[in-house]
Amino acid sequence: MKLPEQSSPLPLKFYQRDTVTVAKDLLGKGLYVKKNKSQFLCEIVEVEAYLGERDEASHSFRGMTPRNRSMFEAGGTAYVYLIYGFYFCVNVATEEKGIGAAVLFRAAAPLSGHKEMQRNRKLKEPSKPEKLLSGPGKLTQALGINRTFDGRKFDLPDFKIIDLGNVLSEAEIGSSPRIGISKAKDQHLRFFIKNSPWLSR
DNA sequence: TGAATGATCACG
DNA sequence: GTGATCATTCAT
Repeated sequence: MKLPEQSSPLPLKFYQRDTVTVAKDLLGKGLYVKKNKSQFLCEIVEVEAYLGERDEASHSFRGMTPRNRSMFEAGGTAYVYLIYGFYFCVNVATEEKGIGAAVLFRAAAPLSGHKEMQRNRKLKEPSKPEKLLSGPGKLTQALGINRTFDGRKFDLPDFKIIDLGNVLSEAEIGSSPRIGISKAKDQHLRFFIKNSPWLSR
């Protein structure tokens, strides 16, 4: 198999489609981050879709602000923000420029760089492997993703999403309301790989 | 269950 | 300027 650092990133066109479609298609894909000498690869297993200004649970609901401007960039742009003063969350903007839609990365399965991920987590006790990337804040912490990644495109040599060759059928994809969200509870916009041991919660 | 911790945004 | 809110996590 081709080394992840040599794999071509998914083209930005991939993200410039319907947000729910992109969210589901991201499951099973590889997120690759290279920082200094550290290389990380993980398989995305859980995401959430945030639909533009018609979605009352989305940061973009009230239009563009300084914080959420990356959401309105063209599909394929990273939107990173600080939550609760502690953790970062990473999204990829979807659809065309001007539409404030994005997909949040919530959980992933580590494929390489476990040791450095563990170190980045800064826990008292080492984390069980299943818990290493099992939440949006954990994922960014382990991979070293911070605000400097905001606005970056997802097709760079050291920051990209690649095809791992996984093919998921619709039956393997589960859905639920989004986590930590009080609004729009009736909409199932969280998507995940059923029975994956790597999910949040 | 609650504490930690800070940016953001709506309001005036 | 102020204050409520927040797409979370860990340890109690």
